[in-house]
Amino acid sequence: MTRKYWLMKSEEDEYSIGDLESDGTTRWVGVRNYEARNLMRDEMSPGDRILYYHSNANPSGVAGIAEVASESYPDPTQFDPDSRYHDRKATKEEPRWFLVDVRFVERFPRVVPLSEIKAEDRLSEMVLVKRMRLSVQPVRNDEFEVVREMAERKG
DNA sequence: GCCAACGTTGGC
DNA sequence: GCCAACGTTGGC
Repeated sequence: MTRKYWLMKSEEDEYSIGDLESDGTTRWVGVRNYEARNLMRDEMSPGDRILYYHSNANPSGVAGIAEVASESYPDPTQFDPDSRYHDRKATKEEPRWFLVDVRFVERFPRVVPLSEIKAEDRLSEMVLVKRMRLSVQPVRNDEFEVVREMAERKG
């Protein structure tokens, strides 16, 4: 099996890596962007590794590692009228939004801030650096390893 | 809290 | 199918 690598963003005060550590596994609810959905629905497999990124944080950056813990399935919040993620155009017969379960793997000894990622030559092609506003994105194997190394070093 | 970037919606 | 208006993301 060839493991793939991803980066997933979560607002730190919404659902942090500490929350994931407590929960062990969580449903990645609420993604409402088609490109991000397609990656979860079509490309992710259990065991794939995830850089866990804190957005809207001080500083924003990669806080640890998680892994894909399920096949994709419809996001149940799209059917729930009381949910902030409700989508009135989604039906159970034709769901619009898919997700995967995500499992905690490790918390980095320090957050690798976005500023350092932007400054690192070997990460200049990262989707995180080149594109804004994509909360689920592919990461290359070598990029994953570089970020992990940076977490072990001092800033 | 501001606001630029940019994805989505919906009128035509 | 274009594109203006709108809403959201997310750094700062």
